[in-house]
Amino acid sequence: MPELPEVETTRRGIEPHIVGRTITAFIARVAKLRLPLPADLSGQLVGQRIAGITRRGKYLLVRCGSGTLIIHLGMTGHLRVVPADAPVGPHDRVDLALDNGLMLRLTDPRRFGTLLWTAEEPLQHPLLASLGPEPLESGFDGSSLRAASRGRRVAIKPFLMDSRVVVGVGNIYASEALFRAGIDPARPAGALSDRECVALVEGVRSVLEEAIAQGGTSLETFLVGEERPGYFRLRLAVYGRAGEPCPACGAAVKLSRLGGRSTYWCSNCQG
DNA sequence: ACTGGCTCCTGAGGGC
DNA sequence: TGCCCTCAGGAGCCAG
Repeated sequence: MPELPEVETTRRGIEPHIVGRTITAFIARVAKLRLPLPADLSGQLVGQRIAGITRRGKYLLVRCGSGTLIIHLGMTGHLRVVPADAPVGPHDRVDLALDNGLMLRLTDPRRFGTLLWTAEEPLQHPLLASLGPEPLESGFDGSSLRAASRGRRVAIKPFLMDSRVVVGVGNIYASEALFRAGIDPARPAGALSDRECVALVEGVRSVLEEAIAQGGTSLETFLVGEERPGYFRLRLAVYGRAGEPCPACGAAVKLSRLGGRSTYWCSNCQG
């Protein structure tokens, strides 16, 4: 489910409901997600006041008084704010009860999500320390992408999805960004010209910004008592549209595999 | 240092 | 209806 826009939309959605609240209970219904849950997470969290929630790549950082809860949603995780007496579904894995009668609930069918606790600076955590630049910040630009890709023979699409290169670009938006930039996803990363690197950065930025502006492409509501948010889904140009006409030229959208992941592209527009 | 492949887990959908 | 296969928006880890 989540790529960067969905994670950011989740952050914005839950922020007003949890910041400033005190954690009154921690309930885990599984012993592990992708990794074992930290030992005594309940002891760490209960009684803590939530000072803020920030994002680094696809990681959410829930800042508490004595440490930080780090949350990654994996492929199928989502976070919502629900009433304290909300019924428990089969994939509801973790609840953080708050002192305002609400709970922050992690639902994750495939359990590919991750929960970590650190008392240190979370950006120094081993899983976060080597992350690349944020795609919407100034550290990600044509020249940095150019420099990172020199000598690399791996295809540009899996390269773009490598979180050491740039964070937050998953399988959907990698295909979409390459389409916007007019670049064949199978091209070796090191073969991109300066101009193509600039175009690809712009493709990544524009598609992520549009997706964030529309509230993510696949988000369910976080708001208590509210049904679905009224956003429009971002129209995806090529992802999931194999065989359909390319929105730019009308040729059939192609489907191939790169790095084991489905890749959608237009062989006419993307050279 | 790179690269490709495997892995965690559950559910949906297609073919027979 | 049931069984088996493939695939699914992530990403850490490990051989070669």
